[in-house]
Amino acid sequence: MSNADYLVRLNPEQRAAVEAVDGPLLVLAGAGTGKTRVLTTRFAHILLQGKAWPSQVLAVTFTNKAAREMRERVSAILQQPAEGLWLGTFHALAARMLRRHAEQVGLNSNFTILDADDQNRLLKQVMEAQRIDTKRWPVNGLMAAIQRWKDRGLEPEAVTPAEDTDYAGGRATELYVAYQDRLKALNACDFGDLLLHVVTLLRKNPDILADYHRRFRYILVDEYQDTNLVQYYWLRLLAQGHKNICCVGDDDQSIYSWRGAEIENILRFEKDFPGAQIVRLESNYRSTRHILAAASGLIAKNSDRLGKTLRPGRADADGDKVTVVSSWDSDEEARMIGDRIEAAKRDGQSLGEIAILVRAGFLNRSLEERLIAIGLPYRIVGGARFYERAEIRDAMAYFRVVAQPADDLAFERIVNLPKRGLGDTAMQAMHGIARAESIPLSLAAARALETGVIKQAKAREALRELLQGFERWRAMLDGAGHIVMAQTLLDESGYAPMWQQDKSPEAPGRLENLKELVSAMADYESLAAFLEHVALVMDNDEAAEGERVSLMTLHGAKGLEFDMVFLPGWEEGVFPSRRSVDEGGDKALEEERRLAYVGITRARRVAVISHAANRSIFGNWQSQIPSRFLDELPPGEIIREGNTQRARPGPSVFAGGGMFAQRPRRMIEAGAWEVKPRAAATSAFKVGERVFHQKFGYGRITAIEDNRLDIAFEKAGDKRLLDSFVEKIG
DNA sequence: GCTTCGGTTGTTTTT
DNA sequence: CAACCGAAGC
Repeated sequence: MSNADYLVRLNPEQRAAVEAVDGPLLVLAGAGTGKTRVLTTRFAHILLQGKAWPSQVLAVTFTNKAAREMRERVSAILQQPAEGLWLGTFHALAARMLRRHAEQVGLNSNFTILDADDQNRLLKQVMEAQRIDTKRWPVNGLMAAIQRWKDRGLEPEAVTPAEDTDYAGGRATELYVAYQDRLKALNACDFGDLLLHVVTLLRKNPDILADYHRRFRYILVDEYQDTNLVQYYWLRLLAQGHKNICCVGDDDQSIYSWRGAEIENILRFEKDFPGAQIVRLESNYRSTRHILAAASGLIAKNSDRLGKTLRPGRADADGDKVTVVSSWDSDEEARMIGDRIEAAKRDGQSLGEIAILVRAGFLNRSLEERLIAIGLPYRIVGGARFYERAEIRDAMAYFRVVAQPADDLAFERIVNLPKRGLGDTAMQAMHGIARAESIPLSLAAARALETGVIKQAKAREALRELLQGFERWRAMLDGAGHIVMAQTLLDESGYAPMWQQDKSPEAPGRLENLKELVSAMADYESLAAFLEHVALVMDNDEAAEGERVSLMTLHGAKGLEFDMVFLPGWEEGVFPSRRSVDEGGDKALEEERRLAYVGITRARRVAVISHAANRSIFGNWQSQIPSRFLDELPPGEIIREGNTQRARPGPSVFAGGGMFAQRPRRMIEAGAWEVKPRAAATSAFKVGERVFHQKFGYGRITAIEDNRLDIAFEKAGDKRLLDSFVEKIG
């Protein structure tokens, strides 16, 4: 494509959104209407029209993935790599600004960015120092409150007493102050601080703000419905300069209010930015007609919305109605889904284009079991992220201490990992010295060796060796470079050997991850650059190896699309989630409904919604009422299947009502999707053999029936699996 | 200083 | 039914 015809490929509404470059613009982009295309084309258009240099455009996304994608697509239109851009996530861009002016908020520009785990541990220490009973007042509760305050741009002094009554007898603000003080003392920031500090410094320093005004002629914002208040303040401050701000979003897909997102930001756009234009993108190129109509009908039940109508934009928009399936219990539901996937596969459907989207992770269990049993390859998307894994965080803690001897949290994490005989008493001693002399822990550790407060010779020796190690590794940074340093450190510290000696099934994977971490370092010129990358940018963009069904949460599915989508668990209490509705009332219910809308609109061709009459939740069987969202689907767009005439599970015959002590017995005949006998095959395994399974680890075969094996796993207990899922241990 | 036992507590989680 | 955490035992 020559870059002259990039505009021709747009429909009229998309083109309007691209060409209205001057003044504030809100693009309301329904699901599947080409939002990303508009954003990237607009970016390229601004550059190609000579309106601004690449460095004069600020482009903000929520995820690294979205940022990466935008960069690639802009480059494609420009037909050259897009360099020197201010394009990234809110947090990455804020961190970049903050490092330039850190001293304005009392930080040094090489500040550390703490992750959620560090934040929690730090806050806990602060609370313990203030003699708060963390049993009665959970750390998480205060952490959440502090984060909400930060999301709203509130420094401790801005928190009103009225907002601080129900935690630890009104001491939350005081603890917030103490927490912020500790962060500053550590020269550290949590995620919320990145935005909060930047907003504070821009407000306090009009000259710095004016500088950014001069720089940023155009501002582009993706997923505007998900912004919180600080992010909004930040954008508004920066947009005051040229007033060329373009926000793209969909109020119907706002599903992160519990993370501080304010749907009001998008609802209020015209008031915030006077003279704003609004363009609606309503032609949907993704889904078939019935799927669109079902989703539209459902979302129309919400009242807090700007209103859009999705129109089929595809020539082949006909297709099947949305299927709603009723099952007796979660196992039957899982079986139904498995069978339909197998049938689709036989018809040539690619498994990579099939997704099962659930409200919460626990719903995965029965689905996963079923997929394993029938041998369908699947992957769980959005499990533990790479950088959240223990081994990665441990290794990172080592690296952080190398880079910043003052990083107490990191030092504490690894000082006794692997076990070096440094327990509570030794740590107490070090903390005492650190506090008394106001020095970092790693220095206090050296002092503790001199003064001999650590009594045990073994512990002393181990600590001395560790500290000497850090000296060496720091020296290696300048000489051999960070990659060699990392390898040497992991080996000499005993951390990698610790996993080599570990015989648990996950140990090899952890070592693999460590290798991956070190090889990822090669792309960065310094340790500091790498640490920043891991803190802010590293996401799990797992290579989508092979054809697999995707299992993920509805939240995780936002922005994705699949040919075929299964939506199980549409039951009151599960979806809509009882806890959400209890806490957030009608607003939360509307958010749940938006989540349902997001789910349905992921499907291109086939959407199958299901609910089960009985489900085991936290270990006990409960009878489930079908979700109210099922009744809200337009009847003309759906087909009901399964045992629809089955009486709703009314009041239970068991005491307690609705709760079954044990699994309820099936009271009706089995549904149409009973397990079909599978092709018999003689197994290559023998009873008593030792085997390995991806998920369950090591085990021993106790019985064989055709190609099904009964295996006693060392960790996971007894399971029955297809032989193709385990391997022999030679 | 390290293990094990018992009690508690359960969504969603872009950075 | 888990997984996780804190307190008691070894």
